[in-house]
Amino acid sequence: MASKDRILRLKEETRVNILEAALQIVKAEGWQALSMRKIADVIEYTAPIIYEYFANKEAILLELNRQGYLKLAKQLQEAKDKHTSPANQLEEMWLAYWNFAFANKELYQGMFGITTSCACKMVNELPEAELPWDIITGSISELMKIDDIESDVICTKYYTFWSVVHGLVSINLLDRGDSDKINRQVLRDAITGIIKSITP
Amino acid sequence: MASKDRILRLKEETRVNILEAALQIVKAEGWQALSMRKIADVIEYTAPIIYEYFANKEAILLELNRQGYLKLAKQLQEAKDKHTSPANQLEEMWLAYWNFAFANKELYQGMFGITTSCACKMVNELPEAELPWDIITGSISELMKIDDIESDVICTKYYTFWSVVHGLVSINLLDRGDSDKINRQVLRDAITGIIKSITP
DNA sequence: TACATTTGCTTAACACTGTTAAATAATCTA
DNA sequence: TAGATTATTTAACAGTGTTAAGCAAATGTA
Repeated sequence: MASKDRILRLKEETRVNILEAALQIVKAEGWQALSMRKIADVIEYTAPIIYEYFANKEAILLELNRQGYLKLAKQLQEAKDKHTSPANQLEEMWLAYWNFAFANKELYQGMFGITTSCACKMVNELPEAELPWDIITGSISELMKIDDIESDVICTKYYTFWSVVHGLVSINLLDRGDSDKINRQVLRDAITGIIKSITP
Repeated sequence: MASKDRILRLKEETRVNILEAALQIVKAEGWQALSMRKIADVIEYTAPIIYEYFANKEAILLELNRQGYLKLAKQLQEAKDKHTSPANQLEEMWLAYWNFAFANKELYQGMFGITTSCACKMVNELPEAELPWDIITGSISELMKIDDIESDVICTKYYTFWSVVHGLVSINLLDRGDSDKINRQVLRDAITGIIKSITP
């Protein structure tokens, strides 16, 4: 009778162990290094038993993402509860969002799909990756009347531009189809807004 | 003598063929479906000969990314050349950037690391993914004094916020280390800017 | 022309990957 | 203790990236 419960508790425990092992591997070696056999190694079983807890590898990733969303939601809620005015709430929440992303890098990457596969090496191995930077900062420096292209001010402004555009792009690339016109308008507004803010 | 040239030209040709085949597969089946044997199938060779043209699979990805950056740079330059005033140049360039991203989705994904691996299914399979949305739009609607949480205005504002923050986060997650303080300030400025713009 | 050498390409193999089916070991039930 | 159930493993399949060995055709040399 009660032994059934104990067994169920044990099963639940190894389910948790699997997820913890997976996250541990991802934190140590990155998403692309995660494999069923490695998880099995960590929890001291062989690979096939994992399939008694999860349908497949994808299901494990999905569950990790799910927990990520729950954790993020919790921290957002806590941030929100610190204030009563919506303006303060918003600032506090987005800062919490930012903090969550860096406190849980791997989780965030999984949730919002940021591959470090080749991207990290690109900065070192691909000089061409700096071409867009060169072209655009030229205009920024001219507009701001600052000669030093590599000055912090220009760098910061470039990143501001890029963040907005890249953010919009990547969101739209994921759940595509969402009325392109509206997002185009958002983009245009954001860009002209930033341009105005740096025009002397 | 001249036959050497012909052979060199042929070799260059299959090098190009390999890259084209790779891109073709990626466009048809996505990055994760790309394999050396599939490339070999398309160019009608066996897998090992690819290694006479590229050191490994990573090198193929890197070269595709390189070409992506060149193409993007070219289109940015063309956009820039349309105007003389830096303000107009900037607007035109960022629109060109946006257009490039959607005209070359797969390339852009490779260059800036956006995995569609689980992300596309998440919207359907993970209801938890909407929790952050719920929490944040609550404050936005209160601030804007609009009751309907799912109205287009609020949706748009949410995406504006998210784009800025997510863009900054993902950029910082890739080439981390770049002075966190500065980016924190950029974030704060951007957020308070948007908040001001939607405060009645 | 005949032999030797280089080149182009393929087959075979290794160590991995996710996943499934069959075989075995451990446990519970009667 | 014998039988049934459950837990776990081993073996296998098809796929991955990658390397080494082999073969066959083209080339260079005498």
